[in-house]
Amino acid sequence: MEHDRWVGLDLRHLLALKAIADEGSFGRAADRLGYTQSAISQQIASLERIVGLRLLERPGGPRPVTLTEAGRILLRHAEAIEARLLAAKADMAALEAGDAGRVRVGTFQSVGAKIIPELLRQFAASHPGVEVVLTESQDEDELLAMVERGDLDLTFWTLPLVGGPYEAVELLRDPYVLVVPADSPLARLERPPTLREITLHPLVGFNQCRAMAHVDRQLAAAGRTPNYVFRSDNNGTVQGLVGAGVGISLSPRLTVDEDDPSVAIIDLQGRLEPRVIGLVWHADRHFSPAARAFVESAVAVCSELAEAPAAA
Amino acid sequence: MEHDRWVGLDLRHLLALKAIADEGSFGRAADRLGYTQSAISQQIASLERIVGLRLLERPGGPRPVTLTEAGRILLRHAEAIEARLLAAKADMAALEAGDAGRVRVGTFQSVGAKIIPELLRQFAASHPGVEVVLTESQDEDELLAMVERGDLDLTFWTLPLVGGPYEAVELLRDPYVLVVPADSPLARLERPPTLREITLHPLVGFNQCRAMAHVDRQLAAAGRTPNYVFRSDNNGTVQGLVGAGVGISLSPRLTVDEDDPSVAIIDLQGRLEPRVIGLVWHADRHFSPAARAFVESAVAVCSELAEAPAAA
DNA sequence: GGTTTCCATCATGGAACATGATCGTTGGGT
DNA sequence: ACCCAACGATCATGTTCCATGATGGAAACC
Repeated sequence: MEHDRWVGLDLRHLLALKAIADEGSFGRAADRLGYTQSAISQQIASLERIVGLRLLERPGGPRPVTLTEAGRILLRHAEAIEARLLAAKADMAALEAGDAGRVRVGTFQSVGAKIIPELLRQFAASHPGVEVVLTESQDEDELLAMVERGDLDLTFWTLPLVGGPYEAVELLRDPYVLVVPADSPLARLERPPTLREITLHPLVGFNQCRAMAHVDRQLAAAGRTPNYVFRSDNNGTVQGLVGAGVGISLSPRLTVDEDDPSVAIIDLQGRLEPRVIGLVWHADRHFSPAARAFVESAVAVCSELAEAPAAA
Repeated sequence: MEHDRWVGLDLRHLLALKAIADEGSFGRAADRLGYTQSAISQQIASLERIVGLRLLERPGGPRPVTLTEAGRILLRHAEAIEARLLAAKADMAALEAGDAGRVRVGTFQSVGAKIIPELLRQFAASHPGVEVVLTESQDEDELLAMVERGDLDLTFWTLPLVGGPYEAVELLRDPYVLVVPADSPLARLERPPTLREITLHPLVGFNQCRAMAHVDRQLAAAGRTPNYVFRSDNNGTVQGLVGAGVGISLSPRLTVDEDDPSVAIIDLQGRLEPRVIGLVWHADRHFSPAARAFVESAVAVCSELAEAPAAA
């Protein structure tokens, strides 16, 4: 391959293109990047000279700059390169911080209660040199954003995966159960109640939680509109409210306390699709041995959990 | 995100890292890239200053330079970025050449005979503005290399796909048939002959062809060693040799001339896995509307072909 | 037609870079 | 033990490239 003009290409060129595409103006792009308008103008001129094609359409006057066909195509590559560069930066930062023996993992409440303790116990025993840093959040999307930024190496996640530069592994399927007051007539049925029977009762649920959205989506698809009388972010609160007779609750099995005598737990036997819990990581980032080991441990622990789902 | 020292990163830095990793020496890397050793040394120093980590282990003396852990990780990102950059370059070159209405497609003989004519006819009729440039090669790997370099937009390919930055779509499954002389006793059997019965006869086959390798692999897996008495690159030659009684042939159905009275064609009815023909393209490159249309036409034509496989 | 909002262009000062020479280090050959 | 070859780091230097600030020209809005 010839040593052509492409070696003169600079990252600033690509960042400038992206900034202009976002802002629609050389001047605003310059402000955002901390350059002068003249500098941006020259950078783009240089970039166009390198690729040999006009990348931006300057209509003149106060009208916004638009991308040409070539500009759009190049911009997609530029964004991919920038993303890869950010991944590299995150990897270097992790290495600089001495992360060879550290895994930063994102969790959320319903996974924290049952999976994490056993997983950490086994992982610590089998990998004593690895430090695990947990970050718990109410908002799964925030966890994913942290993975994207490189602030986390892994995060638990309710599958399926949304689009993005991610890879995932499925850990376990967690079926939904119906939690009712211990003296509820629903608890004495021979068969699991139908969705219709369930939605006739007032419901207690969670806030802003992907598992709950999953339930609501399925109810809506079945033509049922749930009647929520209370929402909380805390599993114990939800279960306490059910025990107190405020309502009933559709909860993932892993989130319920099966030893609570004030409630009865009813297997829905497939009336609702189970939620699928997995681990997600950034596809472009370096997969450290410590992270790999953590994923393997998680898979092992969860397959144990799945085989003995209702251990007292 | 802060405007940190990473904006000073230059592609030459990454290319230098890659060159050193390949060559094991600053000096040879400098030669390859057309710089002086001093320049390379300073580039690496600058790169290490940017990332804040030592990337190369210099043992001193004539021993080769090796990558550190950080260097290895960064190198993988650098290679991904370089690959993406090459894809961008290919896209720009294609655009510069006025490829908006052009598709460059790689083919090989066995696909050229039956699929291509009907496909081109239909495609030309439905997309009159698009020019199709065909490149035929005996060697499928060469076609794939051309896709990788950006010399082709699409290529036919015998699936499964090997590793690499490719995407593919399956077009059709082409079963193998046994081609025997018209007066062969094999042609009078009630059932298709077994692999054992086949390999007792001398075989005529193709040279360096993935479809043939596919057959040999399956025969080997079944513990049969084929006895090739002749190989040719030309379908007509192979079939002519069979007709002349030189041997029998295992050929994909699409490659045989069913009107040849000197041979009989025997359906193997699943004794061999069919070869799968698909279209492959570069995952990172821009997918032009013309290329997309070509893929769609190919899928349509091939599904017609699959439904009427033995049209006289 | 004046005004505003753009981008392109120009000359200039400064930073970054490649060069060529030199030095320190290491390992192998004699 | 010695010398030599191979190698990377460093230094001073000349050049190239880039960002700056000011100016000019084009298009739309009032």
